[in-house]
Amino acid sequence: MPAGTVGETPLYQVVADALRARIRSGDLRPGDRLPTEHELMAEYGVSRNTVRLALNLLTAEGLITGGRGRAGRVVRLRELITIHVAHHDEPGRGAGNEDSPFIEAVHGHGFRPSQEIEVAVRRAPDGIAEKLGLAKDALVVLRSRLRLLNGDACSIADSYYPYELVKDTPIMEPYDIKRGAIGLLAERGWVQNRYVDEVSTRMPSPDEARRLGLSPGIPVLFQIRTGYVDDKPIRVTRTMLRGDRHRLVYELPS
Amino acid sequence: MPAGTVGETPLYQVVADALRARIRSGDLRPGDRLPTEHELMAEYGVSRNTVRLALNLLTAEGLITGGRGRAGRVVRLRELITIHVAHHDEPGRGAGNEDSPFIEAVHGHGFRPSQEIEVAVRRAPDGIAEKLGLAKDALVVLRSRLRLLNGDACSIADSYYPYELVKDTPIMEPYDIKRGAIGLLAERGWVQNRYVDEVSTRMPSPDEARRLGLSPGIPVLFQIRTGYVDDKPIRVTRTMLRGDRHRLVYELPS
DNA sequence: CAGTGGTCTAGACCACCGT
DNA sequence: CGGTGGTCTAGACCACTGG
Repeated sequence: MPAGTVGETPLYQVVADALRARIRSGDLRPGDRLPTEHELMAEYGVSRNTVRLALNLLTAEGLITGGRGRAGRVVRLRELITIHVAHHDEPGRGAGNEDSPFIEAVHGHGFRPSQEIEVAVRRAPDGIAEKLGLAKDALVVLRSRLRLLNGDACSIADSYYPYELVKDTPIMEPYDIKRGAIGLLAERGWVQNRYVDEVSTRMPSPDEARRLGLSPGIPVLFQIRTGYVDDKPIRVTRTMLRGDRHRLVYELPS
Repeated sequence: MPAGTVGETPLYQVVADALRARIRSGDLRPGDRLPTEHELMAEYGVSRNTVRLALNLLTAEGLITGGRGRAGRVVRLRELITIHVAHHDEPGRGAGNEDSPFIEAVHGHGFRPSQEIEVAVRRAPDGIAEKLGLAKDALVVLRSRLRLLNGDACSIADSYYPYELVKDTPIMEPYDIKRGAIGLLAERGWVQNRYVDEVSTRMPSPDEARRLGLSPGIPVLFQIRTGYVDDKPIRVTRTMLRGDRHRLVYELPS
C-alpha cells in the first residue's frame, strides 16, 4: 500500500499519534531525546519524508523542538511564569512601577531578569493613534523594553505616549524610571485612574519569532493596556509575550 | 544548485517570504485564492515538495487555509470577537449570568449564537481538585458548554463545581440556568465575592482542534476562572477559545 | 570525524470538489 | 470530468554539532 492511500488515517498521522502518546504517557519526558529519524523509519517502516511530516506536525504543536547536528530532537518543556497584572487588594499593583509586574513575576524563581530599553519619537503606528485619541499622524514617544530571563528574550513591551505629554521628562531617556512612568505622570498632574486590557493570541510573524528567539509551534500572547485619566488616554502599552513561558493573572472582586 | 544548498536562505523560505509579502501588501487579500501549487512551481522554478514546505509554513503561521479538491487555498481572515470579562462600572458583569459575556459579545454583530450543554458527575481532573480545595479524587459536577456562532464551534467552557454544593440544583440539568449559576448559588447562601482569572495560550492538541474545528496554525486562548466566597472556592471554569476569533477585555480601576 | 537533522528533486497514486 | 491538494517513496547533498 505505497502511495496515496485510503480512507484510513495517513501514515504520518499514525507516527505522530504514536509519538504523542509516548510523550503524554510519560514514556518520553520533557528534556528527553526523541528517537532518530532513521530509527523511526525502521520502527514504523516508512520513508524519511513521512517521518519528517510527523515530526513537523509535533513541532507545530509545540510538543518537541527542532534539533541540529548531533543534538537530536527533544521533548519540549512548558513552564509558565505567572504575571499578576491586576490585584484587587492593591489596586496600585497594575499601574505601579513601570516594570514591577515583570520583576515580581520572576522574583524568587531562580531567574535573573534584565531588560534593554530603547526610546524613539515617531508618528503613531496603526491602531495606536486611535487608542490614544490622537490625530492619525500625531507624534508619539515609543519606549520599547525587551525583557530577558537569564539572557533569553521572553517578552517585548512597547509603551506609547503622546509626545506633548512626556517631552522633557525622563520617559524620553532609555533608563529605568524611578517610581515608574505612571508615577512620574502622576507627579505632573496626570493621575491614571483606570485602564483597559485587551488580551489575544496568534502565531508570530517570522520577524517577531526572531526577536523573541521563538521556535515553530509557539504562539504569542498579546496584552494591550490603555491607561486613562478619566476618559483621556495617556498611555498605550503593547506587550508581546512568549506563549510557552507566560500566564497572565487577573484577581478581581465580583 | 539543486540539493542541500548554501549559507543562503532556503528556497522554501524564499517562496514563503514572497507569498507573505504579497499578503501583507494587500496584493492578496483575505478570502482571495492563492496561486496553484503548479503555478508556484513554475513561478519560482522549484519542485512541488518545496512549494508545499512553503505553504505548510504559512499554514502554521495561520496566514492561509488548507484546501481540498477544486477549492484551492485561501488567505485567512482574522476577525476578533471582543469578550468583556471584567468591567469596573458593573462589577456584577464578570460574575453575572452564566453566559452573558458570551451572549453580549456577539450581540449586534450579525452572529447567531447558540450552545450545547452537557452535564456529568466525575472525579476531579488534574488541577481542578486543587483549585477547588478538594481531595484529589473528590466528586465534581462538570457543566460543559460548547458555544457556536452561526453553527460553527468557537469556544468550549467547562465549569466544575463541588458535587456537594450543587447536587439537587438545576446546575445538574443540561439547560440554561435562569439568573446564571452564580445567581443560583447566591440564592443558596454561596455569594461569590471574588474571582481570579488565569490567561494563557498554546497550540491545541489534535483532539481539541477537532472539537473546535480548528485548522493548523490557530492557537487557543485559555481562561481559567476560579470563583470564591471569601477564601472558599466554589467554582472553576476552564474556557478554551479559538485564538483567531477572540479577544478578552478587562476594564479596571487603577 | 561521524551522525544528526535540513533541504531538495522527481515521480507516483489517490480523494475530493466544483463545474 | 478534470484539476486541486493530500499523501508517499527513493534517493541525494549539505550544514551543524558533539565527542
